[in-house]
Amino acid sequence: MDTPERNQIGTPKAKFEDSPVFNYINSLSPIKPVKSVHITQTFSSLSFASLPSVFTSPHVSSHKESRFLRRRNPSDPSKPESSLESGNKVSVNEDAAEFYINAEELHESCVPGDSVGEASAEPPSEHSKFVIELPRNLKYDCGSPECDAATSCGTEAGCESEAAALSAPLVPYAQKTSENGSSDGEAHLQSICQSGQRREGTGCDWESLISDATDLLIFDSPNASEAFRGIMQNPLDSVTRFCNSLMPRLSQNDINDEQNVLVLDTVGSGEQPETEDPSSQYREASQPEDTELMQDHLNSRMGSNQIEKEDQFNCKPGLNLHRGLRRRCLDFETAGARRKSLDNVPNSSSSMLSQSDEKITTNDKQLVPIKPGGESARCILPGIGLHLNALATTSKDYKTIKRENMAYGRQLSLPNLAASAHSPTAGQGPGHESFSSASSERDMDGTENGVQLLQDASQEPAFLANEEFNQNSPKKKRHVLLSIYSSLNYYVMFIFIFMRKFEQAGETESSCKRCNCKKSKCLKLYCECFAAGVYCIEPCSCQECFNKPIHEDTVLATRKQIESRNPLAFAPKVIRTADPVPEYGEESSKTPASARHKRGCNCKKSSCLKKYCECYQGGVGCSISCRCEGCKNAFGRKDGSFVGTETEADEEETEACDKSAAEKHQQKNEIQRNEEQRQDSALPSTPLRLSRQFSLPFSSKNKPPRSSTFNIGSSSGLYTITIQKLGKPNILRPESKLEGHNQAVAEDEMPEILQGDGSPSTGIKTASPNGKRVSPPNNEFGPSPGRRAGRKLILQSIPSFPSLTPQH
DNA sequence: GAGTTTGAAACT
DNA sequence: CAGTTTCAAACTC
Repeated sequence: MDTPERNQIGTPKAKFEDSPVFNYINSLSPIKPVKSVHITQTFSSLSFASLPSVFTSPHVSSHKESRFLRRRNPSDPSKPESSLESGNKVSVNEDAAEFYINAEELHESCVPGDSVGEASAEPPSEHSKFVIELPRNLKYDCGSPECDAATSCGTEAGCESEAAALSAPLVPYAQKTSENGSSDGEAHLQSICQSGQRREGTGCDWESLISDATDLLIFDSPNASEAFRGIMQNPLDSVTRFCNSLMPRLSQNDINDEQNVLVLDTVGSGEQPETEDPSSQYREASQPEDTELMQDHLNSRMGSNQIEKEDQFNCKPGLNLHRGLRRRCLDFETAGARRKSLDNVPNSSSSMLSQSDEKITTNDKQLVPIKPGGESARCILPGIGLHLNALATTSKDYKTIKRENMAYGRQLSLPNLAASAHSPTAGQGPGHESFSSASSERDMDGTENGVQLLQDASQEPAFLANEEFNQNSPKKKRHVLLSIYSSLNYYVMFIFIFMRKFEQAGETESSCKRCNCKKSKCLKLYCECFAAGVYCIEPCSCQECFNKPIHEDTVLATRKQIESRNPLAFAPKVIRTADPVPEYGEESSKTPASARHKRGCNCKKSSCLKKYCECYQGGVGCSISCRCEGCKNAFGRKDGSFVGTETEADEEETEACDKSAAEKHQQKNEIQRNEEQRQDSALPSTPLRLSRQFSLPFSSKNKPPRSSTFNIGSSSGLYTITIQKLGKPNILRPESKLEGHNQAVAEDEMPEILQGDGSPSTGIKTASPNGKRVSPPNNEFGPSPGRRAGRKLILQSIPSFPSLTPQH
């Protein structure tokens, strides 16, 4: 699948692969960049000129106008003040835009000299300012502590620059809250700048500040606190670490488009104050992709109403590519969880959450039927959802899963976001307690998504602006430190952007399935779409297709039926493992066996050299499991000693003649099985939610286009996030909350291992509901670790069917 | 694009 | 569980 978009994605991506941020992303993202190009470019040197190419993809079409571009310059008199007047929180985009823009202005205001020239040297668009902003902040972060010592704060510009960077997050509020014009905001900012100078003039007590920050900013874990301390002391290098402490939770949200919507809508009235910018020059202008990325990222965090608005804006249904062309997958658990969330959310916030949730649902539904929008786009943004089939994992993934698990555990321990944090008055409450509360919650929970951070970043100053700055007050320190903290949102956001893009890049590699079913109604495993866990979409040429959201009930029922027959029916056919599957017997394949077909093929005539062969199709070699005849599988023959010429009869004859060998073989298998069981019990079990969160280790590049490779990812995260929002305590058994037949499936078919607490001691046994052997008999040599994982995962997915709502 | 081949899925 | 049928993808022309 050497599509142009992949090429586009792959090459520039590598430019920052060596950066800490990338490394971090790498560690987080379920998408494993497989094409690594060695380009040693640090994050600080990351030029956004490269970003467009990095993320250039058809779905990031020109129709996606930049929200930033749409933003007017704050100084633009035509800019509506609706964001203030409405009393609602402005959209993240607006905040973000102002955030960056005003940071620039702040810089100018604080540094009347050179910086102005820098900023005004060219009439950049706002997003280009943003482009500038990141390095600046990085510079600030990099230099501040040490630089202070070096320069003794003698360089005014340096200090002011720092102050500007520090104050950047404060500016938006300053502007918004100053009804008397920009003077107040400037004064406010200048005071911050001055305070910054004074701070440095008084000895640049960074250590003390950092210490205070560590104390004031209530981190949810010692790690986060430590990381924050580190980031202040060695910012650039520590950004990753700090984000590391924050990101897992963020990523869970961010991975999900749908869930992201929750955030802003929970606050506002639902009507975004943003008014359509009649001037379209921004849109028409060629936009750097970074802006699109930002927009994409932020849009994903916006309320659905904004998305709808954007749809109107585009006036091109189906071109809302970043969401609309998502191929609806059978990630039913998300819908169920979402629906469930409506019931469980407590009063105060439930209305908001529910509102947003419903918006999400509605929006999602609206977008489900994928209408003409370009096939490529469809492929670019296929189902960002849990393909129920894609449930294998590898031991390699344990790290990630473990990490996520820990993060999640922290989340669960966190208090719910208090309503005050979201309440319109929260941002304006002058009280110190209020501030502390808000900040605390932000620290503890605010990272639940970047929007919240951004939002808060723009709101925190609200407190500050209403307070008199006391130079000696701890509040000032807190303000500064919170500003610093807020500036970290930059990094978080960028990380999210990268993650999203990588995620999308991964999705492009698969999920573009199309069937041609005529008689099966796409409700049998004959249908590739159905088998892959995705709905049929337009490219399909199926007839009488029932595999569509409108027939969700039927689909689920059928699926359930099939799974009742074979719980692994929807599991990936090819299980890849990080570690080579142990070969059993000297005669086994000589080829690397990092993956095996779940059940083995049964080819008779194709010699496993054509895609008729599922092994070959899956890009894996045949194994003992296969019953193929005359195997010549290029990826690895079933039996190296029988390559090609022998027929199965020959093999059987040989085996019959070598009975002792067979017995030996069996013994080996037994030993191996036991060994694997021991290993498995030593490994952390994979909780349900985790299994849904991380994509398979499948590297789609190895797979033929039609193979059943699936991406987990976004929606899976949604599932988890929904649980978070609901505060469901038992993340391991979310299925218990499901209703109706889905629950029946869960309890009836959930293997013991999955119904338990997921403790490692549950072992590797995979039992079918009937107690029958789930795996085909050919697994006599025992499952590989990856296969075991796959079993667990697929079975865990069984109960995830939510109650359905007919799609329209 | 139509027809054939193939092997998995489904059925008995 | 084995044999048969059905089915749709893969393949060929």
